[in-house]
Parts: sequence; C-alpha cells; structure tokens
Amino acid sequence: MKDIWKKFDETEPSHSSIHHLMAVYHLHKKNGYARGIDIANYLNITRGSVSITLTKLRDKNYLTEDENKFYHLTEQGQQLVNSALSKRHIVKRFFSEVLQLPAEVAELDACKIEHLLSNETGEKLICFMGYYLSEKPEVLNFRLGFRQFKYQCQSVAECRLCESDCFFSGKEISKTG
Amino acid sequence: MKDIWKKFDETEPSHSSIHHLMAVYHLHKKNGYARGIDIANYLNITRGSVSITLTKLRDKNYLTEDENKFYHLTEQGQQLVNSALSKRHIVKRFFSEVLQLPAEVAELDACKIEHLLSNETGEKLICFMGYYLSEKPEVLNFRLGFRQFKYQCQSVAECRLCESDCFFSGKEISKTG
DNA sequence: AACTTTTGTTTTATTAATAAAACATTGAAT
DNA sequence: ATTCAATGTTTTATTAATAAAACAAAAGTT
Repeated sequence: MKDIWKKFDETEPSHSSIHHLMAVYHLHKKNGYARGIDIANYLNITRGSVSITLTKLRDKNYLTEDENKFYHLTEQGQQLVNSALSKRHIVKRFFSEVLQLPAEVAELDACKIEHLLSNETGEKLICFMGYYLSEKPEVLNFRLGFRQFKYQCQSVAECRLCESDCFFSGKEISKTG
Repeated sequence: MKDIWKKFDETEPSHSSIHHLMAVYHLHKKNGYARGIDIANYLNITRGSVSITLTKLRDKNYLTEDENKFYHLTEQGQQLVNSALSKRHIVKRFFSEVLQLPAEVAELDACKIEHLLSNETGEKLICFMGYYLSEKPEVLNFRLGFRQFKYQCQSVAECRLCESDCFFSGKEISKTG
C-alpha cells in the first residue's frame, strides 16, 4: 500500500469529531439531552467551535438537530460512538490487565488510539481478552508464568523481538516496572 | 486528568514530523545521505513542504543540516525514530502473531498508533511478546487453547468484557475471522 | 414592556500541514 | 560564459481545529 503513513490523517471522521459525538452520547445518558453549550463545557472548548463542528457532523448525517437545538445521534453516529468506546474499553483492559500498565497510562494510551484501530483489530482483541480472562487451566498457568517472567533484552544480536537499533535494548524489562 | 482527549493533538513531535525523521533514517541506511528532495520523494510530498518541516525540526534539535544540505539525525532525533520504530515493530507482531490479524491490517494499525503509545506501553508489550513467543510449556498450551477458542458475545448482560452498547455484541468473534 | 442572561452563530485570526508556483542557487554540459 | 537541470526556499492558498469577540435570538426577571 502506498503512503501508509498518510492514512493517519485521513481518518474519517477525525479524533476531534468522534469526541464531539461521544459527548452527545454521554450527555444524553447523563442529562437526557445535549445542547451546544453542554458539549462545549463537556469538551472544554468554545461554543463557536462546537457550532461549526456540529454543523459539519449534521451535514454528514452523524447527528440531527431538533427544533429546540437539541442534538441526537443518528444510527450512523451511534455506531461510530459504540465502535470507538468498545475499542477504548477493550484496549484499556488489555493494557491494564494483561500488560499491567498503571490505570492512567492505560486510559491515556487507549483514548489516543481508540478511533485509529480497525474494527477488525477490536474484534480480535475482544476474542483474545475473552480467552485471557477465562478460568481455563491453561490460561491460569500462562498468567502464573507471566507473573514471574522477566524479559532481558541483552543485545540486539540475541533479541528475538527487535530489529536493529531497538529503543528498548539493554534495558531490563519486567512485568512490574 | 483533565481533557485526556486533547492529548491526541498535543503529541510532540507530530505524526508527520516523526515520519520526516524516519525518512532521514531510512534514506541514510539505504543511500548514505538524505537531502530534501530525497525526503520529499520518499514521503511523496513536495520539496517546499519538506523544507518548511525540516527547518522546524532543525530548530528543535532533532536533526542538523551540513554544508551540502545533507540532513543528519541528532541523538535526540535518532532516539525518537528508534522508539517509534520499535513500538511499530512490536505492535505489528502482536497484531499479526497473537491476534492473527492479516499482515496489511497489522501494518496499517501499527503505523497509525506507533507514536501515540507511551514508551512504557512499548516496554510492557515487548515483555509480553518475549513471554508469548517463548517455548515454555505453559505458553504452548495457552497458544493451543487459543487456537480452538471462540468467543461468542451473546448479549450485553452476559458479556464479561464489554460495557453497554458494545459495538461487537451479538457478533460471532473467532480467532480466524 | 424593558432589561439581563443564556445560548447559538458568524467573523476574524491562529497554527500545522500541505500544494503549487514563483524565485534563487548551484553545478554540470556545452 | 552561457544555458539548463536539479535542488532548495519563499510566497500564496487551502483545510481542519481551535479561540475570541461581535452579533443575534430567545428566555427569564423584574
């Protein structure tokens, strides 16, 4: 594929837009409605910015505006929100429960990448977590072994994981820190 | 933490800038030098854009420009490149070897998120992959079990993984597709 | 009814990343 | 030395996301 690196910016809708939609979702859940001012406060940006962004999102059919200027997600908008939130949730659990990252790091990293991951990746990760969190004996043994495992990346030559110039080489890497 | 969602845009340096630095790295490796035109061709953008971006990166001490307009990564720039490439590499391996995603999806998703993941996350993932790829018996059993595992997200109520409105609920999710 | 506050919209401006085109420099070929 | 091609820089313009401020409308208070 040509210019893979450019795909980063071609995400449609953008990170910002998805967070506008998620704001509508959360405000509905919490208050039963979502107006421009509520979204602005929730996202901590100005009313003007929200007005501009929501107009675009309305034109793209991610939400509707009723007579009272209340916003409602369309089916399409709701799906986007569900997909982003589901990915965030499962990624966060993977980060904190499998990788044992601190909650804040797990939360932050998950939020940053949620909308960039394909749905396919989200699905596979759910499948993996379903297995990892099961009480199957082979899983319990695996988790036990991991708790005691330390990975020491001795040198680039010996490391089975990295390419040359590995940023992490030479560092002691353990599950707990 | 306030405004976690805004951290996405506050990544310093940006996705684009990191790819400029990676271009310098790859071109040096391949040709022994990196000029503006080479970077422009490599990234498939104009010379003018490269000139502007590289001037900024030079001012921020990520690279230097010699008398012949050849660019060289500084220690700081090289570290950024190493950290991004290492994370991309290990994420890609996790996606394809653990989650069993097709190579193209693994590559694309890894490229999108590489620079957004914290170094801490990169480290932990390397540790996990070191364990997962080891030949320890408990790992082999785990992998065997996973190969046969199917996760069926029956309903939101029963699902141990999701929150309400899970995007993936009701779908049959298996390791192979 | 007049005033004030709240909310929404529009306009002007900024920043980053880009393109495109004009401009500048350099170096090689004739 | 003149010309031409390659390369680098600057300028102008665009797009997305924002702020800030001006403006508009609606809604509540007195």
